[in-house]
Amino acid sequence: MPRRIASTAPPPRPTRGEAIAASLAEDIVAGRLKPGTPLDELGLARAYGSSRTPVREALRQLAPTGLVQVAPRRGAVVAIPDPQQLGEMFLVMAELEAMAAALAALAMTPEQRRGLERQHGAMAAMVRAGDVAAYRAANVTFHHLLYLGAHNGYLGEIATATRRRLAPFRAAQLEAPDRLRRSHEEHGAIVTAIQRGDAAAAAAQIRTHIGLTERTWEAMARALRQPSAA
Amino acid sequence: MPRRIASTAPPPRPTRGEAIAASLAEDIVAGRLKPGTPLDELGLARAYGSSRTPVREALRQLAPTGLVQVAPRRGAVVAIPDPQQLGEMFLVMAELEAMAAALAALAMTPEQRRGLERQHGAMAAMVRAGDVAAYRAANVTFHHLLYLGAHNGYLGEIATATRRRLAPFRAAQLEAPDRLRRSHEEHGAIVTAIQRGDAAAAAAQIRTHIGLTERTWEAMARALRQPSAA
DNA sequence: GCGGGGCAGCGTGTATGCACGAACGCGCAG
DNA sequence: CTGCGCGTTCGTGCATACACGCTGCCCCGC
Repeated sequence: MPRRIASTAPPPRPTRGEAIAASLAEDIVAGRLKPGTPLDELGLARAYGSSRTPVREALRQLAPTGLVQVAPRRGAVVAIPDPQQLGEMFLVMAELEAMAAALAALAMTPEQRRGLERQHGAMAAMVRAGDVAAYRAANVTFHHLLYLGAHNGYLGEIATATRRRLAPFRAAQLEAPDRLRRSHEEHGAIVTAIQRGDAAAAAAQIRTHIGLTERTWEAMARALRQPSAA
Repeated sequence: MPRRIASTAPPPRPTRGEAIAASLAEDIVAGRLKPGTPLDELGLARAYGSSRTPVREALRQLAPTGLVQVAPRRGAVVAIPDPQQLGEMFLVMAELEAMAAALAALAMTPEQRRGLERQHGAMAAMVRAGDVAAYRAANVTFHHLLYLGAHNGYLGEIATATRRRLAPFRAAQLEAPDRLRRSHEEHGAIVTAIQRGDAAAAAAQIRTHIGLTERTWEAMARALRQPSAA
């Protein structure tokens, strides 16, 4: 391979700004930084033991990810979750994942299929143990395997970005023990469809998994038609 | 509307970094800056009559859009078009537009439907006149109307970003006069499906319009399955 | 008592200086 | 003649300094 520069992955020694950006992103995704929290450049600089410059780079780097909102000359705050936009993002994410599953059903290599099966099996144990934290982490891996199986790096990029941006608002989603079991069942249906090479079924199953069926989609669309009623 | 901060649009007086970013982006999209061109910070600073700082901000701002690639400690260059990734992006864009068309078919307001129809009609004149430049500009507007009609700002965001990122490589696509006419015909089919409220048909038509039918999709996927043959 | 204008404090936008790291070319050894 | 090691040079990463714009408060006028 002739040395390919990944568009979002500079693997070499991260610069200080990137380190700060990663740290901030993790804090936001994990919910340690609550929406609306002002991100003072000088304060953050002191906190990270650096000057304002890397902090500024970090904030400007985080802005396009949607995790922070920056207003020119007015500073940056942890992104505030506009409920409408949140719904929009869920809808888009469902379709992105559906596309990934469809592609994976067609394009996954035998090794990747085995890997997916293995991951799914490992998650069964976590369900039995009721280990939500482990399942949550494994769930991320599971969906990443789908992206890899789709053999579409760009799709993986935006899907991952969307998923991450929604992460803070899905934190409690798996808390209910029954939801854990159902999630795993849905994964099973997805895996089955993919192994069968049935792209349409895989897409349909994952739409269900995200929790937005065709019906709710249309309902949302219809509701959006008269926003004047708000 | 209770003052919503757009995630990528700071409308107030743009800062110098943003101005430079916009200028660079335009130069790249228009093809005036060719892929691989090194973007020297100091040189750009002199060219824009500012210091390195705003230039740095501009470059870091452009990096996530994919128009430039920056390697830590090694500088930035105008993004190089990896053919495989290009194909991936076309595929994703087709699906994003399909989704937008489907949503638009369901959710467009009567006013928006009239606006779409009007835009389509105006473009007919450009086809007759063979005015490629005008058609290209109107085409962007046409697709933006679709995004607006979908009532999904997030979808519009990433679709616009993808479209812009592909723009430099579609420059000559409409040059053939026949392509102009066919493009307009395809638009007609899309508009018809949308006006009928037929989401599935609208999606299918726009997939055709982007030039990637279900068949080529599967073919690409199949081809991707054996990347070892490269 | 209440609303509007000015003032002060603060934080960001921009400029500049310094130091580390990387790319390039030369000279030397094999 | 070719391959390798080293020094030089360029450019980026980070720190610091300065100035403008914004925000909130206080005071004054009505």
